[in-house]
Amino acid sequence: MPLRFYNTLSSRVEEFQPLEPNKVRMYTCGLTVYDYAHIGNYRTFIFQDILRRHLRYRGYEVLHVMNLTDVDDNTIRGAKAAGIPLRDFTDKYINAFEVDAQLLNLQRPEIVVRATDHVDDMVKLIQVLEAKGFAYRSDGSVYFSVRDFPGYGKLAQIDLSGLRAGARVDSDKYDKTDPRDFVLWKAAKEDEPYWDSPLGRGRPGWHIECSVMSMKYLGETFDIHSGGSDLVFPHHENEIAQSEAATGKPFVRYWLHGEHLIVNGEKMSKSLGNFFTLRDLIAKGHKPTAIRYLLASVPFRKPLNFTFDGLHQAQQSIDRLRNFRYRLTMEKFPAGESSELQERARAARQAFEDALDDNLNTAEALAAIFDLVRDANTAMDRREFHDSDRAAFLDVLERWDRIFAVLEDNDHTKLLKFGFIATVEKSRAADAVISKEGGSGVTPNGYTSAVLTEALADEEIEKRIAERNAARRRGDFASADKIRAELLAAGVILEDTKAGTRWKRK
RNA sequence: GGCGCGGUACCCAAGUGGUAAGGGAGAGGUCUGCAAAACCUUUAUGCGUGGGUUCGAUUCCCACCCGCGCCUCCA
Repeated sequence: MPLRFYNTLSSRVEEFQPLEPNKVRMYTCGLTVYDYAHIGNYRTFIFQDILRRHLRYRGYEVLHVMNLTDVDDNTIRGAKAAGIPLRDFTDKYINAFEVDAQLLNLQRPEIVVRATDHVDDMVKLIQVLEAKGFAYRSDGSVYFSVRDFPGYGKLAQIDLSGLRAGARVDSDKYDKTDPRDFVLWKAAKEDEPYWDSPLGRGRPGWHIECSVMSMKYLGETFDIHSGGSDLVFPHHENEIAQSEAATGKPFVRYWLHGEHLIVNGEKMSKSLGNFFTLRDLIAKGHKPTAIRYLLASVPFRKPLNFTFDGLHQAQQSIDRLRNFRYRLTMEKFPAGESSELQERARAARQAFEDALDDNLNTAEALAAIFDLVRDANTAMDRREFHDSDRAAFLDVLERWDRIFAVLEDNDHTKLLKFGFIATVEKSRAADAVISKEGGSGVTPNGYTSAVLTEALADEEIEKRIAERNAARRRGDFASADKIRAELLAAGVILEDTKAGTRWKRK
């Protein structure tokens, strides 16, 4: 089945055909780096990650550019409040974002760009717009003249006249001749960062950066542009206006917009204050892969209501998949193979691939893999699963996980690596550092101590399991059960299988 | 007010003009020293409400109700 996506520009699902065969150029709107990202932001990034992973799975070479907005009102305000240079301030949140991205298994885009590294390019594009009569100056700023760009509103399907009566108009104090116009270059203000340019001393408006950086790396017309649905208007509408006015060519062929994460019936957002950051959830004991699973499990065009119950359900689902993979890998099966099961594996692969081809229907792709899990487990219990069936099933799982990326149980390792948790000894050492710093609560890794929890080291766990198994062999089940209970209390779950005792962290 | 999205079982959620995927949770059973995991059985005559089209609608059309988003910085 052909790959197809819902394109905001046409309001319908369209077959996907890149400009250049086998190659996809895509741009995604990243973060404004003035604070830790919340999981609503990550819902969109995970959708985009699944998009790029599926494109690659389908054999496309993907050239993916993501921007980071590191100059705007919020970043300027934050840097000022912190009393540090803008660049230092935004660096902090870019670093935090990169840690989060690794925890969530987000593939790094081929190109990640910062707005402040492209100011010269933005100035040049604004000059082109001026030369072509799409821009005008006012009070040291430069504006885009919407009335001069036919087709404005085609993405958001905004009726221009609707913007007048009763509409809340831009509260910005800059002077525009038409309320619909938007700023390309903002005149420098007292006490704010600025760039000297032929346009005067100032800084770029928000929308221009995405036009400039996307076209610089992807060309004047490229395949996919995506972001959260809140960016449709005005951000992406304005990008189209700027880019197409400057080049006279179509800007983007497929616009993909992700729906929002909802909390208690409302959009999760900074301004409403109803948000969780990734580290908030980690501090509550939740695992990044469970968060990834939850955020990936609902197709991107549907609002997703975030609840802790949902997060728990996600963890349970991952555990089921991992338990299956463990069994598939470790259990002994009779020699030979079953053509029926081989066919079953083939069908499951087909089903999940078709689901993703269909506008990234992740819910259906999940159903496909769970169907397979149940059927395979049933066959195993009936002794109908054979040794040579193993590879086919592992192959389907591995392929499925190239997209979902949740099967690897490496949360613990990563959380240790980034200092969110520590082994008992290291945790005490970190506490000592924190108290020496006068209770600032920041570890050498830069994370607050509230996030640190203690964990048993692997060797300690294995030692206790050996003790328990010795007790079991003696028939001393009381001692064995005591050890199991103690480990459970420390967050370690034991399972006795035919292949020996297996353990995993809760 | 304009534009858009959505209302499916206890919870999350897919889906189709022909009689409701999947996950979680609950109940009963099998297996196990006991657990855990796994398996089996079971939980929507029903898909917001009312009309209409049709042999047949949850799926198409109309109206209405409810929730949310965007229209202002925002993933």
